[in-house]
Amino acid sequence: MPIPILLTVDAVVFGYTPQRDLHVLLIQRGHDPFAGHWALPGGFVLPNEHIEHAVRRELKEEAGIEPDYLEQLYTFGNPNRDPRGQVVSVAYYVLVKPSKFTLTAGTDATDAQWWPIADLPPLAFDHAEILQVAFNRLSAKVTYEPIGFELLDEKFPFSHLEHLYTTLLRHSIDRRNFRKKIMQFGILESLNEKSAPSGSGRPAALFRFNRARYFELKNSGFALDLSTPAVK
Amino acid sequence: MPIPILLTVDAVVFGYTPQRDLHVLLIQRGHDPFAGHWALPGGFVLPNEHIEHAVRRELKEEAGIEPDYLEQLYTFGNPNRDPRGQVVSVAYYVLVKPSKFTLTAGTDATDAQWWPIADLPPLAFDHAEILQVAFNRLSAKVTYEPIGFELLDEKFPFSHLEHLYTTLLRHSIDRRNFRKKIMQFGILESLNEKSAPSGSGRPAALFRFNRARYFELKNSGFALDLSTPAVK
DNA sequence: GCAAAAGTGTTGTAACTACACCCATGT
DNA sequence: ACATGGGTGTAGTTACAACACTTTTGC
Repeated sequence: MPIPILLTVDAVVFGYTPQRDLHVLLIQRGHDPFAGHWALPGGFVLPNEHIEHAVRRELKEEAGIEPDYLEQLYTFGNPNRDPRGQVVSVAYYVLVKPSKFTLTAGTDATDAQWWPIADLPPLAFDHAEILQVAFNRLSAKVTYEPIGFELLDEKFPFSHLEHLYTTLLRHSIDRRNFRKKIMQFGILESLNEKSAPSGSGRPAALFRFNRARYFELKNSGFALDLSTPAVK
Repeated sequence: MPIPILLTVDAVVFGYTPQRDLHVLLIQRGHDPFAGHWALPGGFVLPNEHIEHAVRRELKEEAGIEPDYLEQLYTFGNPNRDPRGQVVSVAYYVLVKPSKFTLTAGTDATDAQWWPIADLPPLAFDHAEILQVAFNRLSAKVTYEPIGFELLDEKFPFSHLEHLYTTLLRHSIDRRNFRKKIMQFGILESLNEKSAPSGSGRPAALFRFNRARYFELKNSGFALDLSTPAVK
């Protein structure tokens, strides 16, 4: 005797802003429960809607975002996670280049904003836990798949990549060795452009991720390894 | 306006039988849809039931199995995956030592049986896809976490471990190098016992997985790597 | 004594870590 | 000229891959 259950989706959207820090997209809830609290974007799955479609729809509605990279994270089924009763939520994690979008608050939300991962407000429901799981997954995955590039602009200086990895791996790395390793794979295309000078310092060369080259490598059985030891 | 949706769980239960092959537990369905077809064990989530609890309950009911190792795999939400209408399913994968259980067919099932992974019957719903995802996940995970031991008996000869990895990695491996690698970690405790002679050949020494030692290693920041190159 | 499975060491090579100084630009 | 961030090479060490013969048992 099947009993229908309320099903939602939630998205942990990561963005890496030019100021060089990892951010998460949060929306401020307009209604109860948790009215006024910050929460992950998400909402109920519609009848006959594919769950992945539901996430994309909610992201567009609530924040005006259409992600390139989106992947299922985990399904949270603790019967007490929502004060309204049993609500099971399928969580996704999403990587975007923030420069591609202007955030727009949707109808259900009073606001949509990027929050630095190191300084988050209290979150509604079990969203702090979901975010933690997402961050851990991202940190782990970035060492064996080149998904970090989904967070950077199309063209980026090497230092952005390095700083991103520093943040995700939670330790500093040796610049020379890291660069050598990535260059060896040949998955970075070096452009004949320099970044605009930002304040002072030498302008950096710009690179682009060579997706085609990466898939070649991958299909020929090559395993990427972007982990790097902590520098003392 | 939330609409309730039917929610099920499905389990991909892997077992490694003494005959030395990787098997999956399937049940033969007693009712429509797909009456008579083989399917993954599973069923509907009850009101206010935690989803993980639902899997354990179904496994016990349908096959008499109480697993040690159980982990969420992926949530399948294609609206056409069930002919009865929209049914979202949270899939788990489960590792058991088959020698610990006697299979018992439950009330909904006409039969419960181990099937060799290399020779499966046609499956109900999208269960073939689920099984494929589970197998891929298991194959990947076995290289960086020692979950393979959950499939072996408490005491096992080295050759069982080696054969298991051969099956999961889908290529043969160098026995000497593999053994060296695993022995280096010190996660195998060598017992002063020999396996009973099975037919002909030299009797093998028995080992036990040293869980405590593994957690020590892990907590001191050590990353296991049990991948091994294919032998030419 | 032969078939079948278990057990074991060495050597060359490739990959990694550690490490510090010069360069280009803005102010 | 100085502050800021960008860019680069080498040497010692370690870890891995490749490889084949001997041992113990049953029949």
